[in-house]
Amino acid sequence: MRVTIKDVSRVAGVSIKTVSRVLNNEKYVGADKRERVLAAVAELNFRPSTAARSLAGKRSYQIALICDNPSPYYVYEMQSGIRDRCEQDGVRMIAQPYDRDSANLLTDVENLVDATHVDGLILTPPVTDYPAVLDLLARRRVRVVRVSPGTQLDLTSSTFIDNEGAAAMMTEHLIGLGHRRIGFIAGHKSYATSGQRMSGYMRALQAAGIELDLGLVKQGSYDFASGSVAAEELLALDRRPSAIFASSDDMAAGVLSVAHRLDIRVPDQLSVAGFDDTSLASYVWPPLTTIRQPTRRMGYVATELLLAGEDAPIERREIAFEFVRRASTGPFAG
Amino acid sequence: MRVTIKDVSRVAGVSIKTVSRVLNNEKYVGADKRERVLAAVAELNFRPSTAARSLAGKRSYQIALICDNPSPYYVYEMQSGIRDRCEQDGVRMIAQPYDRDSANLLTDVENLVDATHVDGLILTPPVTDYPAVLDLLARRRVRVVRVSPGTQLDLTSSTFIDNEGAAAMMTEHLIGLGHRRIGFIAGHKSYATSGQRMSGYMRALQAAGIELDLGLVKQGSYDFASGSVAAEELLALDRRPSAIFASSDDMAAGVLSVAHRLDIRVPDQLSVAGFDDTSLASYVWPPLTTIRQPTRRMGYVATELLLAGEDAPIERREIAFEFVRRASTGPFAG
DNA sequence: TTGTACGCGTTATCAA
DNA sequence: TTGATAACGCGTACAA
Repeated sequence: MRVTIKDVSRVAGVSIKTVSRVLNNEKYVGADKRERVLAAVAELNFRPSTAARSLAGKRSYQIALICDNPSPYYVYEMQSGIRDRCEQDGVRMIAQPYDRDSANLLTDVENLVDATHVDGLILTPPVTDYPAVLDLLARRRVRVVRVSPGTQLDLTSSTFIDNEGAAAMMTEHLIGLGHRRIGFIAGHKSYATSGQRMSGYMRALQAAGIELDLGLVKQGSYDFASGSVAAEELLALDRRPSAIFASSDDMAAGVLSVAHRLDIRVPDQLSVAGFDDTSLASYVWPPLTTIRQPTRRMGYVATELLLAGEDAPIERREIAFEFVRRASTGPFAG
Repeated sequence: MRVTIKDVSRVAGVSIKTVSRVLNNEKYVGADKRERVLAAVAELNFRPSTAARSLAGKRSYQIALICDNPSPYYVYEMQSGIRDRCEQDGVRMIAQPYDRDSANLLTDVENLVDATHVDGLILTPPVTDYPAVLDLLARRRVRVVRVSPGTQLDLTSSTFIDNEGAAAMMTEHLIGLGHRRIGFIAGHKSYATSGQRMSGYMRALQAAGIELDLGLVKQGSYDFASGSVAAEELLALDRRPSAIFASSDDMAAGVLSVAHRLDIRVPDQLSVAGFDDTSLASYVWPPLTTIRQPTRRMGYVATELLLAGEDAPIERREIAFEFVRRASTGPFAG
């Protein structure tokens, strides 16, 4: 048999409503009664039914993560951050799968919202910028916090890192080592972060008076395989780059493996830099300089913003990234 | 405003109960009425409230995954498999974090069960074998399916691979290549799979008449770092092994990186074999022979068993693993 | 500061 | 084969 508020109220010798008040930390409860209620709750091991709460009240104590990032590390870190924060508030996380290209995406999200009454949603790239989804959620007045959005920045609260600044810093670093021909591998097209990172690369080149050579820029898609392919092309050039900056560490790993196969020594003959620093790659190849994206923290803060409540102001929270230089990164290194 | 069954019933011109019947695929509904209800549901875009359903009925349409595996790949694959199957039944997955060593684990799980009314739980190692948790869930009559259990196999339904057989096969493979001194790196102590894999290693040695040398067996904990440490020790031996079999691919990656640093060529001077085949390692180092554990499928099938319902018989479902030989694995290779 | 009565949206019971 | 009506366990509105 399930223990209900009724049972608690009987044991504590107070009304149902008083128990409810204690549970929800409302004002106007006598210290003595509060005491008795708490004791009864502990004694009976009472835990309120989420279903009943969300049916009767305004909150469901559930939030959902809409995430279809192809990188397991990213997903794992994001979920971990979210759950860390959820735990503090006794909220549960529903992990909602979706198919990036699914025609059902809208239906799925609407389904989720209606069926679960979630208190809010966290969106990650690339869905974080899908206009149709944003529209839908705005219409339905669902609280949303977005991670790394690229458009409509003032629409909802969000967390982000300065992708452009970080990429510029990395590029400057490479330039500082003496590199002039720096290859760049862009991320997945549908991620706003890809463009931001590439902007940083271009900005730094320009600031250093280095002409942008589009032959040194390749399209990738954030994963190992695309990094390998891009590296093949870059390293087969007549005048091959002396450094390659990949927009993700998985792609950087691809670069390193190709370099290894071609007997190009890293970092002596080729500097390699990456972004994200979450996968095994960084352990495996120490001579890889990366920008570490604090994915877990982004999830944590996003959750915090989400749980802040209905009328909390829209806030854009920037999370600090970390520049991780594990070893010398090139032939020009001091 | 939320669309309710009431609205549907009004539009369809039938009673609330009839709508409910159609929704739940119950018998005794006239074809014409069913038709009208379905039309009304589509027209109004009606989606039943999970909260109300779980409050009134016996099902909550939610299951939870209790998972604290340190490998992001494992977690990701497991979740993906579960969600794939959930989607078919319109069920949601709650991803429940837990701290392996937490004193609160029991409380957390009980909390989850009481608060969410989940229809069932999926347990992965190491919690899949925690007696206290199993006891609790049995007492509470919660439906449970376990992944890779090591004890009390008949207590609940479960999915598993033949870890012992796979490890034996891999060891035989190495022996077949001519190796006699084969190092072994065991997995995390609290995982039953660790022992199973080690048994397979020992069985194969014995079958081949090779004496077990405990100096060649090191304790690991499934992750990259522990693999590196173990490899350091194994490769520093006076008579170092000509092959190393690591119980996970992350550990195998550690072995490979150490070998690389020590200028020991793989596979020419050292054969390396791994288990799991989920991480980046296999992409990065082709000369790594592995057992591929179909984690996603294990999650999928576990979910299927879970959703089979209250009175479904207890079933142990074995999932086939895959032997992945990417390249020659040693100096003795034909 | 406390308690009563009602409603949330669905399934279950039982009568028609 | 259908439909009233009573739960389910909690928050809300309002009265005391």
